[in-house]
Amino acid sequence: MSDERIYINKLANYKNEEVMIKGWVHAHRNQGKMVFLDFRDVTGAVQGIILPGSEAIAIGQSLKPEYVVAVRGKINERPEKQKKEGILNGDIELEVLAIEVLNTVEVLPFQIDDTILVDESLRLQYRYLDLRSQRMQKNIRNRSQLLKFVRDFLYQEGFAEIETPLMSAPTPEGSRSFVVPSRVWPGSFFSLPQSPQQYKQLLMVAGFEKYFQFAKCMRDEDPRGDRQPEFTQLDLEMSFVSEEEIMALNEKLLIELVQKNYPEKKIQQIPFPRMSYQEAMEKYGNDRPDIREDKNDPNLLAFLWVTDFPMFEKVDADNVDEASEWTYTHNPFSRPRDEYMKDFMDKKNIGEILTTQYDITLNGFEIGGGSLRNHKSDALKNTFEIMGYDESRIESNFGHMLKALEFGAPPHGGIAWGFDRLLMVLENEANIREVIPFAKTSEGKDVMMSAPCDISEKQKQELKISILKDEVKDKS
RNA sequence: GGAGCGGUAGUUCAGUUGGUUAGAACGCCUGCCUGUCACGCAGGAGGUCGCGGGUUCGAGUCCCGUCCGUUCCGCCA
Repeated sequence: MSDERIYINKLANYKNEEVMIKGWVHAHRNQGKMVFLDFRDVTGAVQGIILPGSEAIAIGQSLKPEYVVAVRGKINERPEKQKKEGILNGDIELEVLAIEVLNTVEVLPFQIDDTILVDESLRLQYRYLDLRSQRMQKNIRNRSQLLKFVRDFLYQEGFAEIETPLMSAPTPEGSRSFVVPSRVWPGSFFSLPQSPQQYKQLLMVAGFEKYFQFAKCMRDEDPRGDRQPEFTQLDLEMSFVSEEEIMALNEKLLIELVQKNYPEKKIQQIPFPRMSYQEAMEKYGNDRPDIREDKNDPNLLAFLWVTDFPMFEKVDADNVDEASEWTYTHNPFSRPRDEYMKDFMDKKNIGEILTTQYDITLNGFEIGGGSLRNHKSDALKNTFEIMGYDESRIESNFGHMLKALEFGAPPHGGIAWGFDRLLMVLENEANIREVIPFAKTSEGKDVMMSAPCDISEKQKQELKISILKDEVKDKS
């Protein structure tokens, strides 16, 4: 026989032959004179049997779950009474001839079966074990499959996948950003992106016309069950398009994604229904209504477009820092709907102006949102003026964008999906951490790597950073 | 920043009105077991009751503080 390793899901092709498998001990049933061992690799599991009198009996008895082994054995048909229908290798078993232990196991911090029941900080601390569980394997593999599906679809549609920087300048708008101190420029900081918004618009100015990216985004806000400080967006942007064209493309992608990858699921309504922001707020009290007809059906998916958002809203009275009574509702780069463009430019009836913003919701979760953008410099500048920014603030914060729009920027628009959140709903998980390989806790910590953490004095000196000791949390 | 819930064996949990030596299941260790498949059976080891302080003759249990986890609000182009 050869020493070539055979994957467990291919063993049925080797009946009455000797093979070598490699993987983990999944279960161990010691009968005394004979031993049953379930072996598992990335492709599946198979039952091994060590027959009475076998030379492998002693080592077989000493194995424990999660030992890593290389096993030589012969593939036999199972005795008729022992055959199991409908499961991989249910009709065969591996007659173990020799076992090499490649690694052993200490007492595990938890058993690798229903890890959903285990305390979550333990699961996150030993994520590499948690990920061995069947449920997490399924979630992360399906995640991988969806990444590929979306990529294939968008490449087919003529999109270019383009990466944008993680180290950039802070956007003074929107969510709080994580910052990275610069060593070369002490006292200066990079900012991690809350979204690639500006870069993707600049790619439209650059003439790429159809861009997408699976973009890591970071927001320094308190996490929630459906929110992590670091997450993945499917970010896309297109030039020379209407709202309808962007929505149609995304709708097609979502429908195919569900039908090809989750055939057991049913989409409640195709084409996806639409609802105005006003109707959503009046009927459901929020802007991401759950319109499922049967909320107990785990396979029912109710997509809904929410549109007709107001472009501006009044600033909270207690937010004394604001220069104006108005702020944008979603995105300062959004373009108003055509029929409001005149009022917008005239700064009239500001509260009445509706934007081109469209959100896609699923079963009560906002899984994406986008808009057409103001592609003319004076229009974008007008947004900041309505928000009460003075000339120098506009210039210093957004001068580069206003400038870019002066050099032949095409009309453009796009959307970004909360990829993790979409996956959470598709996998029927109650929590976004269940679909993120290495998630952070609800206090935003990585308990496996112990991050964030202190850095060395040398590093602080290089960065010219000193810590205000009184402000540091006592972690004793 | 605020509110709720939780923290007891490796894990998941129980623990009565504050009262003797803190229990169960799974896991772990030892032994037995020739068709098991969540194998079974018998025995055993394993505890800073998150941490600190207080009340009390006596605290897992009551009080204060703190740390950690989680959910929600605030926050989240």
